[in-house]
Amino acid sequence: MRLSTYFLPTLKENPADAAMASHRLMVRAGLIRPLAAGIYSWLPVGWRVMKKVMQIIREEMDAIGAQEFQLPALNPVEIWQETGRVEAFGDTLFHIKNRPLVLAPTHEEIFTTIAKDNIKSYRDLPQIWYQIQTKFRNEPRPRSGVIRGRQFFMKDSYSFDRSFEELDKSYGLHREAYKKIYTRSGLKFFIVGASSGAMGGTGSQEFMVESPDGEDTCAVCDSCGYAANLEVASSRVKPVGRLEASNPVEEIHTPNIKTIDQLAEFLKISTERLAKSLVYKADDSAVLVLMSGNDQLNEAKLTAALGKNAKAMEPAELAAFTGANAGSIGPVGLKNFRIIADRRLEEANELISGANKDDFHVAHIDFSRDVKIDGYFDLRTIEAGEQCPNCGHALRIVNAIEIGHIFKLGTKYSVSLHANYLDEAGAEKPVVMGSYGIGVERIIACHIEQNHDESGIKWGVSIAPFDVHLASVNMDNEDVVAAAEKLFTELTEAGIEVLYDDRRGVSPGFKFKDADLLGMPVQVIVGERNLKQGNIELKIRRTGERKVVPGAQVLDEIRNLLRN
RNA sequence: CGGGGCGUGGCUCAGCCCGGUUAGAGCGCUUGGUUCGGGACCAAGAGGUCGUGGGUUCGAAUCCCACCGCCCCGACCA
Repeated sequence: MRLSTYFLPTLKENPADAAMASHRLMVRAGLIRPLAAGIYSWLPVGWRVMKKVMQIIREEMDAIGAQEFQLPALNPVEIWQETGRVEAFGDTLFHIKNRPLVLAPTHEEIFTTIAKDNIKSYRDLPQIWYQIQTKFRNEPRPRSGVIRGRQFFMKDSYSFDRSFEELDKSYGLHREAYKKIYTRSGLKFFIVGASSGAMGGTGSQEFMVESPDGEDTCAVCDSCGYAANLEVASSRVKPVGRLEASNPVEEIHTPNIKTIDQLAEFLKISTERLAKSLVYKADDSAVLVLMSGNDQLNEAKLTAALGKNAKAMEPAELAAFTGANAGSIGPVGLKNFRIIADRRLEEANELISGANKDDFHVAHIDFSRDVKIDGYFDLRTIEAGEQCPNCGHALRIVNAIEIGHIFKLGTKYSVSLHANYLDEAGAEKPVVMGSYGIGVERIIACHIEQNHDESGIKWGVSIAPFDVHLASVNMDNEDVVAAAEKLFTELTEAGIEVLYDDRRGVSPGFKFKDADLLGMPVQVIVGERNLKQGNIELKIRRTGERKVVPGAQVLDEIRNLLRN
């Protein structure tokens, strides 16, 4: 490709509204242009990268026997109503104004409908279907460039199996395929156990790229490899347990005590035996959540425990429900609440909690004697430095960007959409499903996050828009032009993708800066200086290393560099 | 949706607080010339409803109100 005629607008200055390096560089290097919040146009050089990533995904999906579809982005809203996901997605789902249609944010419903209509027998199973489609989500707050957009490409695949055992197999195939996809895309990534959310399902894992700008938080053990999204991460924390003394409950006056720390200070005891009360609302029912001391409630865990989303109750509502303000709520004598507690508090005694009237607490509470707990769940948010649940090593907590999610769905969609098959015995059974997603843009953004410097992008060969950036230093020098043209032809004929900077009237420094910004793996610099000796200069973008080689060896040398 | 910031040629920004010639700079763009190994130089040019609407005023980029857009933090993120 000749740069003189290629549409590749580069920017010298950073765009004002880009915070992350990948975002800045994608705009500066002419990959994308913003159109509206969370909506981007892909320019030719960016689209080349996108197509390469998609090709890697296709090859690895095809390799596990997956079959590519292309499904509509416009979906009848009825299908989404059947699975209850119009409500589940809420405002995130885009609705078409003048037809009862929605813009699909994902495609479980449509694939399942096709399965329902066409998969009748155990002989039709298993199947793995996928597509690479534009998804639409009305994100409340798009951010980080293409990492969270309102329109984005997702590779989504779905497995259909006869049993949960076979689902495990399909799930495993995806897990291995994903590892290959990310590895081939040149990413350093890790896999974490993840939340299945309120939608059910029997297990899921996320593929993560560590980044300070990541929206997810994960616990990582550097010793045994344990890694989990904070939504599900656990650690070895001591249960609060039982003390020998078991006094009857007693109301104590605690004037103007609002926080756990104040209470601990006032009573001269550790925070651990203070059962902190948090009041939530799930649908229209009230839930009291008890945590030990300053343990932080993890709302994702709460959602998993309740099986539905819960919201912290507003102070006014709280007072109406309980007659006391936050800070004075407690489980003893509390009516009309479902009461659940964190595992650390299981069967504990000698606890102190709110008395449901301001300025009073109740002491000597025994959870197995004085309170009816509807269940103990792991509800606390773990903290950095706590012990790994597997090996006891100190856990690290890192931010990460989610680049893929694999999910054992089970029968949720097949049951609600009646996707059944007849087994060998003639019994009708729901198909067992899995769903698996990859954010295509995120692969590109993360690749840049992991491969850039002050000057620009440092593409890995596998997804670089071009293999070689060929720059003719001076287009007014006939020998230089002739040598560059010859190289352009030779390299192209050798099947190497070349971006050839043949622009006239552009100074050498300008060309070099552009080459570094654009970041092709190998730069080939044809200039008078080296050409006098019949030499060509090669620069490896990743390392900055320069080699001056005889013209006759250039092709071999480049081939060699691209192989590594 | 809550909190904060911003909106001025294509890009990055100054001017606004304290209203008053013709609204500026750098980069980019056009033309001519000189350059030619790390974002060259000289000269001459083109290009702006100062986000939109309303208000205050003799007079508004500047003050006031509303709205729209964009970014950041939070909430949210099957």
